[in-house]
Amino acid sequence: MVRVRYAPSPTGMPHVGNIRTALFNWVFARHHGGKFIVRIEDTDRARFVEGSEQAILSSLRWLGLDWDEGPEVGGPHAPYHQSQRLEIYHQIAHQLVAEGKAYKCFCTPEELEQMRAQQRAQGAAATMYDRRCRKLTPAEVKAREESGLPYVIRFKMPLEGTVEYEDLIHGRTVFQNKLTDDFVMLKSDGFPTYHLANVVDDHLMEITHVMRGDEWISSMPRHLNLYAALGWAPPQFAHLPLLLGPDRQKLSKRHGATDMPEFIRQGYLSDAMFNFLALCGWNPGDDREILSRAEIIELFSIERISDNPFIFHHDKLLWMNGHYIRELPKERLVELCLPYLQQAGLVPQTLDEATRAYVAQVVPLEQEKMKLLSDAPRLLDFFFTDEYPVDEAAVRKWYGEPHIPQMLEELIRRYEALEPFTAPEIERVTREVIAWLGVKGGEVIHPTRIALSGRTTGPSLFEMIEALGKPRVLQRLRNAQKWVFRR
RNA sequence: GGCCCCAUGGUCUAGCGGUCCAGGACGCCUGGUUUUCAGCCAGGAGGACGGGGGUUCGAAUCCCCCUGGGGUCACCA
Repeated sequence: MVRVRYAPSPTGMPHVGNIRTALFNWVFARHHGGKFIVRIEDTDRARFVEGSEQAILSSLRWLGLDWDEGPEVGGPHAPYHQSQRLEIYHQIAHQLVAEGKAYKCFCTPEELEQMRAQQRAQGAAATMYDRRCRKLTPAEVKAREESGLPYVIRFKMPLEGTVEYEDLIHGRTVFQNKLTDDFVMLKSDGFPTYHLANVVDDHLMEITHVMRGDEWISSMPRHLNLYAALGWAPPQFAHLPLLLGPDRQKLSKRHGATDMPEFIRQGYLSDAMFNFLALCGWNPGDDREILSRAEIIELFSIERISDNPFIFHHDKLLWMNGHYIRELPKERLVELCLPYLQQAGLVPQTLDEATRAYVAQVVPLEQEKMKLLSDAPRLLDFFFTDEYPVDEAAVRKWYGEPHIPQMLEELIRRYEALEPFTAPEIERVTREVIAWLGVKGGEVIHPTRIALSGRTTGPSLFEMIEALGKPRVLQRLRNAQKWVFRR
């Protein structure tokens, strides 16, 4: 039985890279009919951010990543918050001390910093704990303990030899033990470090495969030696390629949106995000890129995970989101865009039937142009308000033309009398005006569009006119007459 | 700097010794469709696969070195 886990720490908004890791684990579990476990690694009180756990969990839910065990759902290995498992880590850490595989260290942070500074000054290749407390005699330890000195528990790394493992993505990797120092397992506040808590919980929760970011590879000697010291068989490891920004540096805020709540706010679709994230380091092996959750689950395999870093470019995500928006049923699109229109103040929070119908009529007109749901207000504002931006250059270009006054007058006259006021009818009479004026279609269509929406681009004109409705159209055309007069 | 990871067009990626004068997608450009934009359709530019050595009848594909990029060296994860 495959059992994988996603183990975020609630230290901020969930980062895309992190969610990508969650997604790979989830897909892997679903592919194998295994279990997906969420475990909250809240062992750093200093970096704890209130509300971030909720943001993480809701991001998972938004993407459709449900968990079989974890917060809110419980499970056979509860609790799933490491802060509630302190006794376990304590017990194990002290057991290792008793077995001579770990030791208490009384060095203060200041002492350690001084030590590192000295090492750096001496040109050390890497700073390393010099193991001074490893050499303490039992009597010395006892004395310090009795005088109430705080201590951490450090793991005794082997001084020689190597550890190796077979990474499911990178293959066999070997490390020399002497290059890793005696790392802290249990902090002086009684909380475990990642290394201890992670290893202990992965074992206790019977995790079979650990899929995490490449930045953890360098911790493998610690983890491997810990497993060995505990007499436990390590799970399989698969280290995923890192997500980088376009400048090849670790993806961060200056590269644009990086946290999931922000992507959601911007109006990315869950399906698009899922699809894109799945392709961040994985591919199905053929040319397909648009893939459903079901297809991804079916095709997923660790062998097809790339081992080079993935540069996260928003433009492809944006394209994919546009694709998914175009595929949306109209009703769904309307439903998804509504909150954005409301937030922009274009549509009231509580709407009557007429407004609802109007929104439903108008939103699909710009469906193929939308890349983000948040594009809706910008694209559709003129349908809801008279306070929309006007392209002055376009007005200047068209409203100096000699046929405009007549055109407006004629349009107003015919539209006013037109019944029913529908796109085909509107097109028919508009074409009559074009013929009557003896101008090209565009010479009427463009200035009319400007008169009605303030811009040169927009939905198909006749449908737009029908949707706007006769009163609004007539009013805006009359308004345009005033502009012409003013020239 | 030590250790580790990585290396196919701007980006993602297919390729796992010959079927590759390297395929697809995004982006970019051109043309078509059209009342505009977008979309859609068609086409195009752009890489001799980071460099150098090997192995082999034959290498983008295997090996080595170099170079470049990244990760990591915390009582953070």
